[in-house]
Amino acid sequence: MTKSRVTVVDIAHAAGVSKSTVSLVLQASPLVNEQTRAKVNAAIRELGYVYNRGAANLRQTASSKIVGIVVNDLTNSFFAELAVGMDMVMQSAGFVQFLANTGESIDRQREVIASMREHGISGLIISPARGTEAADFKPLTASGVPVVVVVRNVAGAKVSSLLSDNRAGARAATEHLISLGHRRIAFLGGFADTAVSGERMQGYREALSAAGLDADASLVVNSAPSRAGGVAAIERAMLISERPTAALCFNDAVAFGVCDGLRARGLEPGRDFGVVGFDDVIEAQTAVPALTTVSVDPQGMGRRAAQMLLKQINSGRVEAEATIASVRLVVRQSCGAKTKTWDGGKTWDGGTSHDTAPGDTGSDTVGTDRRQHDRA
Amino acid sequence: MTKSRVTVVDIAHAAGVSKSTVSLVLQASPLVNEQTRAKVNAAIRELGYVYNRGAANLRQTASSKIVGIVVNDLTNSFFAELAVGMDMVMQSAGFVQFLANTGESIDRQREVIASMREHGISGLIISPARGTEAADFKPLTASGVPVVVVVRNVAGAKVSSLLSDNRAGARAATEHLISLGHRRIAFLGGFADTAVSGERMQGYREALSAAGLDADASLVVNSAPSRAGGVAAIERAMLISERPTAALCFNDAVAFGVCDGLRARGLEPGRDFGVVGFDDVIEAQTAVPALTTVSVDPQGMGRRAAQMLLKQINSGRVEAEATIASVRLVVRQSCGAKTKTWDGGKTWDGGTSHDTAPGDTGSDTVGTDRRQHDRA
DNA sequence: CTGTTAGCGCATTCAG
DNA sequence: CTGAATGCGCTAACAG
Repeated sequence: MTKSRVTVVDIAHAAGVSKSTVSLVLQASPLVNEQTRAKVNAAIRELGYVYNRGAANLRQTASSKIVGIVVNDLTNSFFAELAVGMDMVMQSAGFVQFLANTGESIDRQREVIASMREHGISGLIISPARGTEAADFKPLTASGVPVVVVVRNVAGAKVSSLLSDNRAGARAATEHLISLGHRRIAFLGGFADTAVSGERMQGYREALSAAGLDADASLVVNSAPSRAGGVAAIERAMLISERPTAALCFNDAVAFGVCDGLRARGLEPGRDFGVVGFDDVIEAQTAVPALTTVSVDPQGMGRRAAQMLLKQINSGRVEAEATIASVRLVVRQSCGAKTKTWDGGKTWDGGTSHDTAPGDTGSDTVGTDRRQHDRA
Repeated sequence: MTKSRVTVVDIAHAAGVSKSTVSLVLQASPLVNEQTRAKVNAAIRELGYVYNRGAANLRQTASSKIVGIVVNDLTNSFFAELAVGMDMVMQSAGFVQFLANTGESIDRQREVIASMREHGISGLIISPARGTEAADFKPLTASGVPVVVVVRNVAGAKVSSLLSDNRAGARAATEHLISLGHRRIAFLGGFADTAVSGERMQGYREALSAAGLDADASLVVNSAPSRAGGVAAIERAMLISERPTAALCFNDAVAFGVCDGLRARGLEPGRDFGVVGFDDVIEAQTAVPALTTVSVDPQGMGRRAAQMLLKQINSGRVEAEATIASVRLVVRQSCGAKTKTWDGGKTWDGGTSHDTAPGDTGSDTVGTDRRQHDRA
């Protein structure tokens, strides 16, 4: 049953024309007679012809319409949302994407990048595994393949990057807790050795010192950026001699875990203990008034990254521009006191507009979109 | 800077041999002199040569080492886990995967399948969008491309499928709630028109009638299979004249929403109201004793589906075998009474072993793995 | 063991 | 408007 592939010559033969005529029909060229076109199309349908992009891409002028997407942890909803955002714009641009999950393994990452290269991707978006170095992208960029790095910065890499304003977000969130009267605010979850964690911690410390509070090191509790990690972190935090009354969580997974842990002790998050989570994917998943969050809008970020990449692919020019996306502080009623007002609905350039639920949710965009151009 | 691609002839020239010798080296053929091999490899490294799979696949005997993966909602953690499982085995088998998210859009699905076909995928795994018909796979299977359908069955399609035992799982879960003394048990979430929902509902009804309880239609509350949907569902369920005391939730997202809704009314899930969720991804994400769940182990299912596909690709024979994967009922302490014991750690064939947290969690495998062979 | 030759399916001149 | 010729990078026969 394995039919041998039907090719242009087959349908050319069936339609009684030559292969190049068929080729012209395939590209919707106006240079071909209407009748002929109809005959050719009929033959195509009849024989079940499928265009072979592999062959087409072989021609030197062709660009592959394939991009690579590499993600460090698809299990984390944040990155899944990110991938969905990318998928959206890639699909509408007629691209298809290789997606690979590295699970933080730098070896896997190297393998998949190599593999994608062999398959002729014309661009790459990557949320790099921990420990990724600038050299890892060198082969790509050297052969003119644009690369966009998202979420985590890679020092010294001459590639475009799209990061979120972690420092400003953490600072705003911490200030929010302070404004509610909290004085002992913990920072829970994440590992100290990552850049993202470092930036968020910095914003947290800035807010504390600006308010004249001293940053007690014991208030910082590292843990895995997962729900289980959040449980562990809040449990350790509750053992601190002078207990915190609120926490900034590295992650929304951590925030969920913290809520679990609080409830296990009979405390209601938001009412008895202030909780703010980062990396908001909750917003999209639930209408429940829950935690206050610092939303980086992963899906929007994905769309934006994809657009950055497409721009470079289409222009044929690879850039190395770092852009820092602003984040939004989304305050929900459960955190008690205050409701900030929504700033008017900022949307990503070219993206679809982002709905914000009206009513008891308000948000503030914090940080500014800024770009810094590096040149070789 | 856009260097023109370096090809086999270039390195053949540099190494002072012919292209076919280079080709032999690339395939690690033993037919080539050790010295020559070294020279060739040196030239490869030197000139930064990258293998061009597009060209290689052009040869008629070649198989592309590319598979397609189509998912209906990557935003749902269940499907993200599923994709991760597939990714694992595909990567280790040296395949790269096109991943596309359809978001339940059947048009998008058609587009991406067509696109993948043009790119020469040698197999497809798909969790079909609602409304997918057997005819949608016809072009693939007709050209000898194996297809594995997961999660949702597509009636009449001559493809392999891997489904979970929804009926048995729902029945076991319901029986569990009954054994805890519940008499009014609601079925919350999901849409009545989907096959998956229908199967789960059937199991639910079976358990009720086996226990001599009548299946009050008002106890079934449909809603979106999301967290927000769960909130809505429990709110409607609480308006029923004779209130339920427990619920079987279509989804774990729904289950989470139900918990949100219960807490909003001051009820603690598990203690004041029995909650069982389906589609367990929670297990992997948290160590918190939470709901009782019916776990279909999405990641393991993904691995298994990938193995099924690879088998067909490698054997060159496309099959149409339906296999129903058994599910596990995971009972956690918070559901109150009873703790069942773990059956010994069933693992998927060839998969890595699945850790089960010891301690306060027990589980039972329900349903049996069964296969039914369809032949054309 | 190594070199020669001939396509794979398609797009692109260049002539009719 | 259409047909014949050429090459993309690689592999598979077949000779040396």
